[in-house]
Amino acid sequence: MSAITVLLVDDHLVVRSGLKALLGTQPDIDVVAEAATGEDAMVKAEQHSPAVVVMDLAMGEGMDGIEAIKQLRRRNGKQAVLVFTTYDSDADIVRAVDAGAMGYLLKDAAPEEIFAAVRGAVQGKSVMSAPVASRLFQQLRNPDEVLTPREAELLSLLTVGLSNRELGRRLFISEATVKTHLAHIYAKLGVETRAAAIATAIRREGMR
Amino acid sequence: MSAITVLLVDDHLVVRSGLKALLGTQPDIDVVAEAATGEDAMVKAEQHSPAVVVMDLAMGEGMDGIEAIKQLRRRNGKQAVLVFTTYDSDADIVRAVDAGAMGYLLKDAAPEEIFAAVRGAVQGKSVMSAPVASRLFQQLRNPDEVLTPREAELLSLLTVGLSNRELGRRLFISEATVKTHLAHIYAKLGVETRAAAIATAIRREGMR
DNA sequence: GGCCGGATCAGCCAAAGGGATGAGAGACCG
DNA sequence: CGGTCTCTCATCCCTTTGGCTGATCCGGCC
Repeated sequence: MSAITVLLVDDHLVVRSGLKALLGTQPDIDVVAEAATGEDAMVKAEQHSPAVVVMDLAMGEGMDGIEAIKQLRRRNGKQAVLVFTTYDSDADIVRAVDAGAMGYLLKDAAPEEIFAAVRGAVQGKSVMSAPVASRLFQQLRNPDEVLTPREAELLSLLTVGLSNRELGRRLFISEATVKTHLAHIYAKLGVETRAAAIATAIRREGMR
Repeated sequence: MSAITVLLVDDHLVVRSGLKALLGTQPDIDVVAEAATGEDAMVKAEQHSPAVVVMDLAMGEGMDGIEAIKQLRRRNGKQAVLVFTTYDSDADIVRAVDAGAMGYLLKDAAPEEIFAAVRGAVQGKSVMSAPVASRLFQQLRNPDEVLTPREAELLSLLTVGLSNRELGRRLFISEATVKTHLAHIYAKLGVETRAAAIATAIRREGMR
């Protein structure tokens, strides 16, 4: 039987190299190409039509991982995309799943976990690391804690250090509305001050 | 002639595996051991007495990289420590160099750069990635922008979202003093609000 | 000894932020 | 159609923050 063909996408050579070494130990898995950027990933996917694409989300300049996933799925729905990243931020997970990712692994995952995810992906099975799954699960249980699109937008601007007045100007809404949104955000994040909100946003929500 | 012995320390198996694969291509470099935690690194260093220790700074639970460097240098000054990490935060660089690191590489470094750093380290030569060097250089040019120890301490507490009153209580100083420190910090970071200070602290100074 | 930088504190004032409450417009859904 | 959600705005009130100025103490340093 033929091996599962894999395309690795990660801006760090070391990580690609490590993944290749690990996956190389498995006879039924075959790394056929690598890419360091989202753009490059498109080209390589076209050339090799891999069964599985293992992709990092954070990728320096240019196209980010989420965008890359979307484009891949638009062009060729048959390729299964596995996210392989360092952080388990709520926002990233949701966005990746939304974009069509088949699985979500963290970089400290055990080799067996990675192998299983690759094999599962070609069979349409979705595999995710335990911490990731528990986060998704928690969001399902407490939908009240999920930010609305507008709130998320505001929060992301908040993390660059804008004042309420500036936030209002940026979003074309009154300062009063900004304060209302903020109050809701604070409640959902479980914080009481703007400072704490920024801290949790950058750290937990991965808004960097 | 005998090969340069290397100990790899990184909490991510993939990264260790990648480094091992890369360094393995060089006949004069020999990876003799790996460790996933700072504690483990101490044990392995003791057992193998490697010439060079390649170490990540961020390491999940327990001892962090900086602490590990300090202890290594205290126990056996002959081992050269190379920092190999994802971020080039000002604070981390200074702390690592302070702790006695011989070089500072970023994870997106080219293989040749890594090889050169390892070889240089055994000869007492210090090698660092370009972005890292330029940051250090910039600090030398503008010493006015370097935070004092007390200011850095305050800033790090600031990023968890404390109020001035709380900061004062934590540091056993009056609220007035907190405000003075903050004013200095704002000036040095080039920001005007606490929110922006937190944002830059977490992102640029790497206080996560 | 005089000078300087770091750390500490105080008081004052204007600006910004945060809590509470109420309320209207539009979208979506059963 | 009525309920629910999201987004929008307003007002009142109190707390917190930020800007400014000036001051003391201590440890190095020339």
